[in-house]
Amino acid sequence: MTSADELVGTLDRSGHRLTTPRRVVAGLVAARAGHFTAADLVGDARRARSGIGRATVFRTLELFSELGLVERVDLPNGEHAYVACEAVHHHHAICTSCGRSLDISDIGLSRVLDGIGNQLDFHVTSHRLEVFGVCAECQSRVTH
Amino acid sequence: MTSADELVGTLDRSGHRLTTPRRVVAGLVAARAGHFTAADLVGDARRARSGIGRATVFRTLELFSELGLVERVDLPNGEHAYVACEAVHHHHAICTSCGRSLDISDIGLSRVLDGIGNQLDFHVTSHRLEVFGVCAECQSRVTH
DNA sequence: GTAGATGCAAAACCTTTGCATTTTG
DNA sequence: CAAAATGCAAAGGTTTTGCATCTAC
Repeated sequence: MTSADELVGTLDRSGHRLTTPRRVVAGLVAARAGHFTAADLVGDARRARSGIGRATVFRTLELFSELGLVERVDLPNGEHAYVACEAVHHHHAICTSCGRSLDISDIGLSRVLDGIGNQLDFHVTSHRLEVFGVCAECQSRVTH
Repeated sequence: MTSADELVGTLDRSGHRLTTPRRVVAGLVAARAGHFTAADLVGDARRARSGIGRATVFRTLELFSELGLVERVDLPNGEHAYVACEAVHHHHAICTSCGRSLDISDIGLSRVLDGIGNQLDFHVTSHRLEVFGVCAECQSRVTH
């Protein structure tokens, strides 16, 4: 979970203006567990009567994404969604039952990517790994 | 590269009707190197005066995707695209310079995924790995 | 004071659907 | 012939943009 303060802090440190709408969006992102869509946040913003417009939500999400505070993921159903990230690069395991996302530490993926690069003589610049499944909690919930 | 015949053959074997529009779309997919968007194919179809509508392109692409003949990938810029696949599950290394995609054989990824499952007590049901970089050809082209 | 942000509404896109018509097996 | 597939046009969504106004620095 990323706190709103962390988001705002990074915003500040990277030389962007600390505006009220951005603080609010940061709060909404931090308040969300699991993944959410841009439309979800627009709804949150309306419900909170924050007066923040659709465009600002999109623009802020884009900014957060550039700063690596949020990652855009694509669900198996094709929906666009976002998840809050820690600053370091990592991946998410997304529970298809409750929508929560777990951070995956890099257990050997970089070695796999190196292998790919060597085998194909391909210079890897970036990658995206999305893992979908059922988290421990949801597994036990179903089992009962 | 997947040939149109392979696509059509799989279509047939899986009990779907072999219609002219599907043959045409298969041809367009096969003719494409690298990744392409639905809009690209719609354009190809129009240019070829094939009389095939947008809806059919989307429906056919969806069908091909279900059959694993094509995979939907999401480019770093957020664009939705497709690439032709071999029948077996694998991943693509997409060249950001020429757009071509290379198949990645599973060199150790399944072990990584197992590790994720065990470590987090997460039951992995599906995943998506997208690797972006520069292919050998483009590397040498730039070097010259 | 000025560059950067915002809101609004409209525009631009992309994808899906309903339905009458055509085609395949 | 019946079931499946198609084309068209319209609907449904999502994301982006232009522009006047406002605000952080």
